[in-house]
Amino acid sequence: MPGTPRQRAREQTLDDITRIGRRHLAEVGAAALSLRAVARELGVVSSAVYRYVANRDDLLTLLVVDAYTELGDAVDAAVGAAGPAAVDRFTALARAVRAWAVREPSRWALLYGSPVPGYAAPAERTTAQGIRVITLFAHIMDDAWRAGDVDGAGAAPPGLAADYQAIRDQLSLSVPDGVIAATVQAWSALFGAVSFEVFGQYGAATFGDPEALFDHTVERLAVQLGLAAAA
Amino acid sequence: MPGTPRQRAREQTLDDITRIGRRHLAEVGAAALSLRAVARELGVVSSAVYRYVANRDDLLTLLVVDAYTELGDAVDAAVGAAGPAAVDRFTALARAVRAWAVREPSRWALLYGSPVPGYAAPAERTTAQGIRVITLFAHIMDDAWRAGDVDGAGAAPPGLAADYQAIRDQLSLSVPDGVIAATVQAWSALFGAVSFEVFGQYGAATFGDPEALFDHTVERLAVQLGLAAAA
DNA sequence: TGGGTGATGAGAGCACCGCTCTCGTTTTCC
DNA sequence: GGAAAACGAGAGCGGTGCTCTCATCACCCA
Repeated sequence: MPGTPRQRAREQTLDDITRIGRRHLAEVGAAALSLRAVARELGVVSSAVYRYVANRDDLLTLLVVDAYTELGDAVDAAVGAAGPAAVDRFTALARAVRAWAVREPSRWALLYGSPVPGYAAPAERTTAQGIRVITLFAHIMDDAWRAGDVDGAGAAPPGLAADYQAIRDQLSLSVPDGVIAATVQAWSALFGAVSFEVFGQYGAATFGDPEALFDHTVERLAVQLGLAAAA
Repeated sequence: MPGTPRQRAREQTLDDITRIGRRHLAEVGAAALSLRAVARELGVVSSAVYRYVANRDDLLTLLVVDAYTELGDAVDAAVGAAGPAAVDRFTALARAVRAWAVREPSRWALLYGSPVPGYAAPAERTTAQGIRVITLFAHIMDDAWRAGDVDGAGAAPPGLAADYQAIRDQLSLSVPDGVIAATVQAWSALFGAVSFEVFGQYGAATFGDPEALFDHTVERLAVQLGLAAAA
């Protein structure tokens, strides 16, 4: 039991705030998340919460990091349990992302939906957890490339070569531009598909089996990434 | 000048409310949109606004329809000005969507971002405008199919055949399941790419020329749709 | 061991929000 | 011309984020 009792109590209270905030977030969404409601449930007057959290945005940041961490853990576990083939690892990653998003729509919205107006998550506190999934995805592609399991890369816009090089440096990758370009596109396509389903944006077109629709999208993305042959 | 003076004044006031709300929405976002602030700018006490708008959600619905209409008009104009080839029409549609989203990020977020908690846009008032872009996209693909300009369709998950048939019926299409499946996927990928850019969700990876990145995505989508040959 | 110090929580209060109700006034319609 | 409907102002309710003050309590060090 490290630290003084007061320090431990402080951490306990911060954990309680995060836990209550997480539940409220899941129930009412980010925009309606109320610091006073959290205080009420904590059994404390609202001003007391400000001893632990600078303001409402700070609480949101806490929950953003919390959500990124949980999503990252879920994806790590799923990919770790998948087979060694790149296509299997990619499929496991995509399905884990979707499963978490469907299970936690409000938290998915907090991470990948429209930004809360006037609130920008401070990069220095969120990026560490926020880049876990894309980093894992990039390394799945990088491993596949070095193993010769990914088909020849497609073209990449030459004007973005410097940006691709920055990505390669930052993530210690060895894949060529074409693979990075394909990965970036698959990345946004994957998250678009998940958000479309979670946010109910397919409009009047309802799909009886959204999981089958998603799996089909993942199959096509695997082909486009050069990880699998066309069916 | 049809209608009584009072009726015309009412429509004028409703237009003013929409116009002011549109500006506030662009400036502070949907979650922070305040009916009282609109009333202040209108030069009227807050309760007076309730003579024209049932509640805050009703004002949001007004702005949703307004945004869908403007987006639909912009896309229609762009596609109308494009050449007859399907790939050109699709490219024009995609670029027009992105251009509008970049120009109007808050309104894009209102339409395609995370739903405002507790608010679901009433379908009977929004779908008419909301389905314009996807309808146009579907008909571009349908025209291309009937003209023989789209390559053989890929596979489609058989479990979704009924859903594809419903879409075909609703939009009066003649394309096979594979083309519908590809269109749906391109649709969500397109909106994922736009949202990633507008919401700044590429993370640490910044792109110096986001338009070039988007154009490359559109080129790849055109290939995947069978509208163009691989570069 | 005891006192100074800093952390803590309660409470009051400010400005804002959505929304409701009442009450004169004005316009419309029969 | 009078009844009815529409309208805008105003007061008010309960909620929000956030600040400030004040009493209390635990901690640390002389």
